[in-house]
Amino acid sequence: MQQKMTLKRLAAVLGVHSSTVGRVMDPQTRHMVSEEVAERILREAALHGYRPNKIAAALRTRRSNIVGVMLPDITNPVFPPILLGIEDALRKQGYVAIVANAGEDRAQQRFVVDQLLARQVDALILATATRDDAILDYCLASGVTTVTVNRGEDTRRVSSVVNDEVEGMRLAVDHLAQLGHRHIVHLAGSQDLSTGHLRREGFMTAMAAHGLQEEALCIVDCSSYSREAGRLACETVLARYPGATAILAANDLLALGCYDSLRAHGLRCPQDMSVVGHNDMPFADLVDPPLTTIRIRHHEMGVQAAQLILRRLQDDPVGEMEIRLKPELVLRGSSAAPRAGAAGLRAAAAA
Amino acid sequence: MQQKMTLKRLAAVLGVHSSTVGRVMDPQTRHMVSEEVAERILREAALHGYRPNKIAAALRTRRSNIVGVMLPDITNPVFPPILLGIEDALRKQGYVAIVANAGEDRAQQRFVVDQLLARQVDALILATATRDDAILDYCLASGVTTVTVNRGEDTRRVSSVVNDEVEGMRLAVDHLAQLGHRHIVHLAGSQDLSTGHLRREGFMTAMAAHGLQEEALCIVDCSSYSREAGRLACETVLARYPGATAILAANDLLALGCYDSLRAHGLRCPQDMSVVGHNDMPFADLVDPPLTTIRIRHHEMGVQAAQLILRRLQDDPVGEMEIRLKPELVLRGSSAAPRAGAAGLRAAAAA
DNA sequence: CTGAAAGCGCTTACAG
DNA sequence: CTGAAAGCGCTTACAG
Repeated sequence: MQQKMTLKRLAAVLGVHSSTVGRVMDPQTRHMVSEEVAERILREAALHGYRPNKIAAALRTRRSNIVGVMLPDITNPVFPPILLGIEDALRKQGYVAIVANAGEDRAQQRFVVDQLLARQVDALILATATRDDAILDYCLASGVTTVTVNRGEDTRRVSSVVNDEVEGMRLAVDHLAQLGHRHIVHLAGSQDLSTGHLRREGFMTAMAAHGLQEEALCIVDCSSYSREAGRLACETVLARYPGATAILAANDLLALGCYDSLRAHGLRCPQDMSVVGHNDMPFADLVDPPLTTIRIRHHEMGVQAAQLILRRLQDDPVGEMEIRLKPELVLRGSSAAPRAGAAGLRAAAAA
Repeated sequence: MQQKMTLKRLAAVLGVHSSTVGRVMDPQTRHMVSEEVAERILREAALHGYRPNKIAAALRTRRSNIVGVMLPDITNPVFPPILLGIEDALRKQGYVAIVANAGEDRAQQRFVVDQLLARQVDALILATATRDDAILDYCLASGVTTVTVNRGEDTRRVSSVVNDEVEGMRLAVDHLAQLGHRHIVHLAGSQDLSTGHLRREGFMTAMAAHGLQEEALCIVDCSSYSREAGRLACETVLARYPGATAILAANDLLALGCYDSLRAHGLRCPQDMSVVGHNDMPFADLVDPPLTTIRIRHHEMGVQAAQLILRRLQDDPVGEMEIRLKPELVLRGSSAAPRAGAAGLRAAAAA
């Protein structure tokens, strides 16, 4: 490997000034240089495999063209498509993403944000937001453009791109009610997250719309969006609500946990209990039975979040906004009409 | 937001020289400054929320502390845990990753590598390698430290961290042979990829070890690691190898495609056909039937790849090497002893 | 122990 | 159309 090629060295080789070379390297300013000279420079640059140093440019222009993305956990299957959407949109404008998995721990998240800011990211996309998020305050105080994705926060201080959670729950409740279910239990996610909170609200609203609110609303709170939490919650459902014929989980993993619990009790899905999930994560169609769920447009969420950021960075005066994408019901095998007396039989067995 | 704090401005506020402040900000050089002064500087820095500009430092030191990671597709479930492993290891040393999904297209990959190099990444981790990879030549020519992960390449010009594919196939064939299967068909992945190639080789070796190589080896090539390719390949198996009692797929998605095909033919797994996958991707235990497969330690692969890179960057003279992690057989419900005459019945039905 | 200065590789306002 | 120069915010060899 010979000496690293730079603007200055390239200029020396060609006998022109480095600023002339610089103008040619940027398509925006190329027209300032005579075609003849530009061509000569371009040819020589290609010959040496010259690649402008974007770090130097970033220092000079104070624009890194890097967007920081903070995720709780990339192995959660909702995030890869969001990330892909973000990247697709960023790349079109010459930006790249630095991705950081920060978990749900606040101290760790703060450390990660500090790292990203020290690296001079032009903007931040947070997939970690809670309804009342101290980290967000920290980001805002630092002055970076920030957008949340997947989850929103209550005070609406920043723009967010989210799923319409209330609509998703309406679709699910409508579906179950249409099948004839009257006694539906909701497995609720963390109430600190907009997703958990709004899905719970959406459940209550939709149940009321069907006149199913009279009986005390049946809701079991889950400690996390995990299969194990779903299994435990389903145990609670079976013990506490013997009349239940359907479970509407706030998340697919919770729904899959219900499968585990039902199987352990020798109960069949959907004959003995309908189960509906939320997210339509990959392979939700391959589990047994294939999971009826609410499809969320994660890729599009990423694209929208990145576009919001890019417009802001290009001084397009976009105000704060919440972009709410419409979800879709995906009918599969885990939901069916309640069997006459299914719940009753279960209750008898439990007694 | 007040004016951005810099070393120089901080120094001016304190009435010291900026180089003194600089020395204090770096724990490595802090000892060069008197404790009293250092403390005063640290206090003032904290007061202003001063955060050293790493882009400026990177330009000066010619070390960005950024590692570029090129993936074919983050939504393929093998990559998130690899990425998590990479990030975990990098973070411990103050590095971050720029992740780029480049697909399998060579031109696109080259574009992505150019982007990463222009951003002065200190090293590159490629999860996109093919057995004969032109992009790798390109990376080497540029002089960046490069390591491949998950996939290796034939010439061994760079270090790689991979799964022991031959061993994985041995485990799978041993398992099926022990169950009594004699007629096992392998669904092979792309022979341009080390994974596809070595699993095929491993299959042949393991079959020979069981004395099952006499009959022409039964292998169906698949165009990609996808569920649809698996479905098509299974159709071929059913048509071409009526005596087959087990399918050993080079990848879990291929195995799940077999499920689709078997179901369409009214065949049961494992009673009519055993199916074994490869990867143990998330939720492989939740499909119907739960998939017997080979577990690959993806997270560890990421950690090892990053550590190799970090040692190189710290001028530890690590030579080129191939790190091969041992896989593990995960027994689940998709494999069982062949039913006496199962294949024969199928053959009769097909006739 | 502290300061003064050079320079990493660009961009860009200012001259001519 | 081209050049000369300043400066982005650090690090570090050199003085004292």
